[in-house]
Amino acid sequence: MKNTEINSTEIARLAGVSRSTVSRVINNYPNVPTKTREKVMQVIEKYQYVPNLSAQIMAGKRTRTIGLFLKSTGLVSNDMLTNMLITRVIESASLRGYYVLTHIMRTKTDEEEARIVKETFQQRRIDGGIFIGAANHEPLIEELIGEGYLVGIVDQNSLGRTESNRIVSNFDNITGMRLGVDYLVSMNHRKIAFIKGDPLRWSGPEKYEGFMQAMAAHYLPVNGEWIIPGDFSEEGGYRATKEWLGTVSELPTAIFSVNDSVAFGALRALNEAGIQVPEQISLLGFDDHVLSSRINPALTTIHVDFYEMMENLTDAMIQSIEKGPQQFQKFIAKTSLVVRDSCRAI
Amino acid sequence: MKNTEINSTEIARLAGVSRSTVSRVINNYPNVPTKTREKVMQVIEKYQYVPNLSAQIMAGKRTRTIGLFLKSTGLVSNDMLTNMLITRVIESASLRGYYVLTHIMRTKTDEEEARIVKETFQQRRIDGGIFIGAANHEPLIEELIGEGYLVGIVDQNSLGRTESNRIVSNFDNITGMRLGVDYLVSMNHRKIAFIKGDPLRWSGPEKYEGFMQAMAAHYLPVNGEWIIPGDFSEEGGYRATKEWLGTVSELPTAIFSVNDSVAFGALRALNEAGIQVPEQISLLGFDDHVLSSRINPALTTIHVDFYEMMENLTDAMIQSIEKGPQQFQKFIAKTSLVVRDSCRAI
DNA sequence: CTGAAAGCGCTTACAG
DNA sequence: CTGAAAGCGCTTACAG
Repeated sequence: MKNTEINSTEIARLAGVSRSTVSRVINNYPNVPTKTREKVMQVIEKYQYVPNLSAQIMAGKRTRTIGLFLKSTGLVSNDMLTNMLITRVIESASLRGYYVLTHIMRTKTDEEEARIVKETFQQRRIDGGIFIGAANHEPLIEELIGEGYLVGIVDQNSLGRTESNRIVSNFDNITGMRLGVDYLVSMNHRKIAFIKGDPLRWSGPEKYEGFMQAMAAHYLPVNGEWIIPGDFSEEGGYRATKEWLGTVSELPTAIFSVNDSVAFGALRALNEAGIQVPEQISLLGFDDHVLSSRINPALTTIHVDFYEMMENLTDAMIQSIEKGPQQFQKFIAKTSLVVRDSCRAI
Repeated sequence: MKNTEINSTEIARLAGVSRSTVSRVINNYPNVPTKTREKVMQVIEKYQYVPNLSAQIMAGKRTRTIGLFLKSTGLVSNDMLTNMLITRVIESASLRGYYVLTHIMRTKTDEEEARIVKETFQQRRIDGGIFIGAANHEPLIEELIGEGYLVGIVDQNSLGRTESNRIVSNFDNITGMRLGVDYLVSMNHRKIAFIKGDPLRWSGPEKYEGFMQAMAAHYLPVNGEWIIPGDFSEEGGYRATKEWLGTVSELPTAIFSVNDSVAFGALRALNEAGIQVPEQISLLGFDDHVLSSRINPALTTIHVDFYEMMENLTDAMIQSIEKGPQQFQKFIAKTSLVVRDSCRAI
């Protein structure tokens, strides 16, 4: 790359002022007379001068950059939902003139990854960082918050942790589960199975909790045989369902899946076992994945406003960066029922 | 954010050496005796010292950061294919210890956007930049290359432009179009329509060229009525097809669509007009979009190895950054036919 | 092998 | 209102 950009000394010389004044103009200080300001601006524009960011940072300015850290075991680029979340953050930030520095935590050992992430904060590359896919109360994140860095997290239980540099953005799992169970019950289902999610991620246990509450609200028994352990992946949903089908003594009339990816896997396992959805069993998802309307049968599911969720988080982070630490902030994105073709009344 | 990180002066003091020596250790200079190196490393590790990146950049180091610039009119987060390309770059870069600074060019006027992008280079935030979705020979990009910045571009005709700081990654449109036409011809189609793409993007005209060549190779006439103008979007494909259906005097037996998104739109328009695919007309796409295997009928298409395409580009860029300007580099990702259910023999 | 010093390009109290 | 100067935290010739 070239190395011959013009600097503030040169601008100062050309405008016949000091570097101090150039800096005051650049940073929009009030105590510069219009005439001086215009004189300097003309030179700046003529030479298309742009201050060196590193020098500005060294002198104490912000980076106008947000870090985005993805925790993922598999190939992230294959995961449409995560791709969308990433792009959504970038889009929100770009709209506000912020850059996003993205890093995928997948290459190294946990310890080394943690070091790399911490470095990004320590090197002052970023004004704050957003984490997607992290475990609930992940030690690295708690450490960063403890050290005063500004951190945004998705899908975390924040009970009792209300530091001003912690921003949490969740979705309403309890209401979502309630909507789903209510809907199934309204279709006369009472025998309802639940495929659980990753127990380490907050929405895993919370959705389970929501399911239990909703079932209790309808005075419906929960059959232990119908609580299926799982993770959040399509492959996991397939394996869990296949194994479960081999052992279960009586089938439920409906399955509520912790998310849509798992439901896709479950659907495949059910199809392979010759069980028709929704004729023989109803299947309900959670997320409203982009594929859910496209598969056959189109998946009835709980829509999550991920768009709003990431927007809120990114916005709040930028606010905190620009206005200094605010109060602790927590957002809860809405969930709603989307009826398609995978459930039927019995 | 906190402001109390340890610096090299402090490390030097604690290790009983000068800052010069600390720097030599950090940068792995050979002329440091093992004993001194170890002594310094111990202090560095004990205090988890990480050099300030901005200071390093000011002193002439690289940023280990790649810029990623997206040109898009609509909401990028809704475009699954673009999301995948973005994440793919981030993933490749993360694997090599590089960060990716992403910016979406959508918010402002063209002029202002160009300024913001140029700033990113000028501020030395990045060691090089990758552009996705840019027009062929976009002036901003040519300007950046002219000024010596390292630029990677997707889908560009590089004829006669072989600067060492230009890296191009395309896919093989000519072969892809040839494969598609060959396939249709092998199914006895001779009346073949083509929906064209965005004329400003290189793959638009190149695919058209490939189509004409392939038709000529089979001595097939090209009916002007069956060349349909379009862009690269689903909505565009829908509108173009709908309009075309209203005016065309004789239907072809097959439609080759410039990409899969356009084919999805075309399929919708055909369905609405009561024309069955593939019974009444065959439909062939290009890209192998994630949705193509999921729609009904599953779309027969030309698979493009986007994964390889972005990987090559990102890799070559990192090579150029680390080893200095190489020769001009150009990559061409493979294309191959994927047979599904949207074409039939006649 | 190693330290003192210059230099990178800004910002911002400080003094006038 | 504005300039001279200190300071941010590194790296790297230079001299020894």
